[in-house]
Amino acid sequence: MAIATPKTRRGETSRAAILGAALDLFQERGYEATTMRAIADRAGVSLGSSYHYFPSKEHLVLEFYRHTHELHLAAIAPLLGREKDLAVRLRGTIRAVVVTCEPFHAVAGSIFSTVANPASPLNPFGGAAKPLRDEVVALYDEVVRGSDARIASDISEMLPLTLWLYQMAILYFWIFDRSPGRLRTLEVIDETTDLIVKLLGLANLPVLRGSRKRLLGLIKSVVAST
Amino acid sequence: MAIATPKTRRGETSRAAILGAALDLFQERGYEATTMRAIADRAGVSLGSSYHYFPSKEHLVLEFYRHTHELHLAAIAPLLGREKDLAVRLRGTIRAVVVTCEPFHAVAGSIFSTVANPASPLNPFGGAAKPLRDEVVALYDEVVRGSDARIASDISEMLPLTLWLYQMAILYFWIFDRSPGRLRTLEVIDETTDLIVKLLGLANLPVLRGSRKRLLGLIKSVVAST
DNA sequence: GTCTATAACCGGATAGAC
DNA sequence: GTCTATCCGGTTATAGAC
Repeated sequence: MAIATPKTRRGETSRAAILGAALDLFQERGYEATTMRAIADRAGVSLGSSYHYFPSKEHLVLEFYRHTHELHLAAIAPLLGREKDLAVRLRGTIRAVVVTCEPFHAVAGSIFSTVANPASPLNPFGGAAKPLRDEVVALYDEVVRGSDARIASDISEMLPLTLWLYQMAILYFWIFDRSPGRLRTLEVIDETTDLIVKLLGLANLPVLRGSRKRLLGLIKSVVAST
Repeated sequence: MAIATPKTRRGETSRAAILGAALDLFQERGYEATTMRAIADRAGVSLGSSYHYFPSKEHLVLEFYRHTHELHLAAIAPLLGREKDLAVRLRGTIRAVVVTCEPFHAVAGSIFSTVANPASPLNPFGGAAKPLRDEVVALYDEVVRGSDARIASDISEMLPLTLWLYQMAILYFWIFDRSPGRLRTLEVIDETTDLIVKLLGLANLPVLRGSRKRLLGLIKSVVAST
């Protein structure tokens, strides 16, 4: 049920044409309004051929995600290379997510819902999405580790995964955001990243020790059970 | 685009038959495997008639939600009448949610995804779902207000809505839970409700004042923008 | 005006010939 | 690897029945 890898030169061309047509049409018309027939049409292949390369319409979305992830990586590389302050790194990284995804804002809603379905092969918590999920988590690991913030090991162990979750929450908010220039989302990002870094600093307070331990244990056990 | 209200005795019967058939079939076969044709069949009406009462398959889900909400209310009424401790009230209420929904566990995944779509008329943040959402939020208001916990007004103002969100998060976790008797979810509930109450107690600490204020402001502004 | 039914449309997915 | 033909199910159009 995975995405087929073409074996021939001709196959490579077809596959690329289908994917390209899909990405274009998703942006032009949205996910639901884009029919598999229209994708095949624009790619210059038959409907059946599209299904030879992509087992379902949803699988085209996974490629769509990978596409935006790569744009995102490219966008933040300079920042991560130069900046050491955690709050700035985090804010820049999350801001870049929504900026990168902006051209796909109209599509994002229906895609999100498709993907939120636990039965979907593309569910972010599921197996098919694991490679991409691991890449994103690794990115947040770099965001934290490349900073000059000193974070206790029990926290830093769970932090990248938690930040990945946080990124998804921001994206869900962004989907609903109808404000001009998506300013509301940017404000929320600034406020939350700042708050997160502040709370990381407070986590060492003796009064919070107990809650911190329990929260980390909880996150760990939740992650383990999926 | 709302759900039609029958005007005649006969219409009332048909509507009830369709809804009953749908609820049964959702439980027996799941949401996706239940076809509108099968629902109409079991209800003893034609396909066209079903659409006279429910504009779409999704709208049957809204009724499904209302159904479980009423079961939930009935289940916790005794507890809320007798108990004063906030942690116990909250734990009992959330536990009752997953216990009530247990018969629908298999269905819940696909339903959740349908409903997560911001374009869906049933999106919990959207207009069509508002009446039911308000009822659930009101329930959490009662959970808090009926307790002997003394909570600052800036917090208690946002708390019911936040607990509604928390309930949704628990439900999403529960959907993935494959443990016997759904024990994992119950453990997570016990741990999180306890943690929430503990943190509410800590919120008065001077060191946390700033973060508390910012967090509340954030929640309020997020809520206002939807 | 309210309800019911039949027939058709549309788009995702599949079968199977070449 | 590519195609055509077909299935299947949500939805709609519309004509008639109470």
